[in-house]
Amino acid sequence: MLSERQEKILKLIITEYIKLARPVGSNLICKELKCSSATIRNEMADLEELGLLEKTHTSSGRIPSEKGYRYYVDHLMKPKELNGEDMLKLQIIFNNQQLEISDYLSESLKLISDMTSYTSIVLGGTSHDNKLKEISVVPIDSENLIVIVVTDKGHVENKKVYLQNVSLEEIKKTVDLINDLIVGTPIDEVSSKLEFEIKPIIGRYVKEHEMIYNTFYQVFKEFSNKNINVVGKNNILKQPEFNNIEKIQDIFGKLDNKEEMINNITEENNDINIYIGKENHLDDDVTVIKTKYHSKGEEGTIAIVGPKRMDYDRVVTLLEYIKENIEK
Amino acid sequence: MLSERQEKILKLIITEYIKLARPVGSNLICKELKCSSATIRNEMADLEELGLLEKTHTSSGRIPSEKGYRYYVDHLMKPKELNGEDMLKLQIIFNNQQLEISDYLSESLKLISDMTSYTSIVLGGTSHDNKLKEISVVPIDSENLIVIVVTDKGHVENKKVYLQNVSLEEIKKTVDLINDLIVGTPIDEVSSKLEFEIKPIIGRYVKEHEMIYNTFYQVFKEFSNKNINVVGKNNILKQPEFNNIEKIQDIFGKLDNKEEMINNITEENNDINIYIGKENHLDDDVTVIKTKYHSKGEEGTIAIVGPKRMDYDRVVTLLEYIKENIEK
DNA sequence: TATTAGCACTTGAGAAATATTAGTGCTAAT
DNA sequence: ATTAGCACTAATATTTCTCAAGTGCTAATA
Repeated sequence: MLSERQEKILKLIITEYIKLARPVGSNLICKELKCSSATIRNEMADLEELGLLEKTHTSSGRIPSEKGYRYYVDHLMKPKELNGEDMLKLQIIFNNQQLEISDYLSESLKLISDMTSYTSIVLGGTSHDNKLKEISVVPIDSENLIVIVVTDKGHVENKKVYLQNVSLEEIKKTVDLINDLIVGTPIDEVSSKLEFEIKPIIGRYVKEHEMIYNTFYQVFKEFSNKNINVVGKNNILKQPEFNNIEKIQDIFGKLDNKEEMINNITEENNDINIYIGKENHLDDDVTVIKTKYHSKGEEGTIAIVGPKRMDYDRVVTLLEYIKENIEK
Repeated sequence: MLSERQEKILKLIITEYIKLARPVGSNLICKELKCSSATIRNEMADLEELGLLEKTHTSSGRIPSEKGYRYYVDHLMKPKELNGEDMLKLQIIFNNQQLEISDYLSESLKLISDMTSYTSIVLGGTSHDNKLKEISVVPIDSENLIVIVVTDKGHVENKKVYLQNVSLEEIKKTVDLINDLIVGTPIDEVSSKLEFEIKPIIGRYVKEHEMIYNTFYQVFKEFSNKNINVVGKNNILKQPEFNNIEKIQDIFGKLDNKEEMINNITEENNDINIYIGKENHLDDDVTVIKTKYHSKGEEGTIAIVGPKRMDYDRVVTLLEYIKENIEK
């Protein structure tokens, strides 16, 4: 258990380090607390002993360790009011009645990225929530047509397909069958329903059924039911901790890898969750703050990625505010 | 006019510099040509006088100037055969009969980016070529519906809109009117046709016409008829000339600016065009090699962006090959 | 017992001194 | 026209030195 003074010191070191990005020495601290630098040094040595602080070299000031940040976010950080200016800018977005959820999310997170110089991520709803609403086809010319799939959440996916020697009539028959029989099926189950319920029927009634079946099967298989949106990636270039090219290559590579990101970022917990350094699966040098959101049956994850030396209070408050506004 | 030997020297310096990325000295050259380094030095001084070469400092070897590169691509570079391995990989993509043009383009340019470590760009067709093919709506719930717009090239755009207190019937009436009256109109003229041909009619026959009209007007206004796809942006991080963060911020910023890119990259000429340094509108430190493609009435631009010290022969050959395959 | 003044010590960062190296241009000889 | 030879230049790397910022430890103090 830390003494009150130790907590004060730890907190000061962390907030100073977040501000200035360089090791904090005992002199700076002793100006804030009423005691000598020697006392602070003793305390700092103890805090280092406990694994909460680190040195960059023998005679440097202290920087927080991951454990130190963890202690800070768990015990020392107190919920802050959203700063007036930030709130005002966000309100402008949320006051617009016209937008759909994905727009509120991407616009507000774009704003957060701009304000904080961190990177933000919106991860769209999971497949099981999307049910097939309607499928339609638009012929483009004699051999090409567009297949359009709409889900009950309003997600639309389309694909141009090439079908030679197949009459439009037969295709329309199939479309009608699909619309009659499997509308309402969760998207991730459509493929199998298609195989076991539609295939046998069109096998009897539809000419060229093999080709048509394959086409639709393909369309649904490719239906990407998770979608990811990374905003403000270039902000990473502004952070002093990421000032070498290899590190940037590394992180950009990870952020661009959709599948990995979906696996690593998806959050199942409704709180604002903080993953510091090794605690996240993205990169040891970053912190990820994220939360799951629900809105009109749609759900997904919003996340902010920044250096471990991140403005935790501000980001948490901002995310809370967005979550709150999105969910009502 | 350059002498034969001068051309040989210039060519050698450029190809060596492209390979090694550091200034080329007279010793390296005189191993290739049968004469002493002093002779080469005299020639090099002349070439510098002519503005074809530069020095990085008084006693450094030479690097090509932009004018030097220009002379190289105009006079010294001779058309090369596509290297067997490159061709094989590209063939795999083009042998696939199933894809649509945009897929061939994005896949082959992705491959080129991987092979060359440059960045590539596909710029989709211009608006005037896209004509309205069909518009349809899918209601999601009582207040939300999806508007889907399909063009004759098979481009699909959709938007979720919020319409309170408007009956679906009235909306369908409007959709039918649009499909009857303005199908076939180039997308960039739809807005005005909507205003002058549709608005007056629905004003008479449709209830809530104000709201409905505005909705559709909005949808078409937002229809993005040019689309841009930047592939392999992270490759820029691999180029030694872009090894400082500010430069990277700068270039990434430009590449992310859709509108600026569309303006700067769109190519109207059917040849393979090379824009070195100041010749392009993107950045003084890069070369852009690009060409316009046509395929089944669709047209657009494909471009490769790399350092001025780019492997010109290879990129030109690759682009020619892709253009050829796309256009048949 | 907790705090503090004092001091020796460590390290990184920056500046200045130095050597090395890869190149040049110019001159004079071939 | 070509080339050997040499003085010269600038970047780069290495070393040395100084400075500032900080530490840990000891002994004195409240």
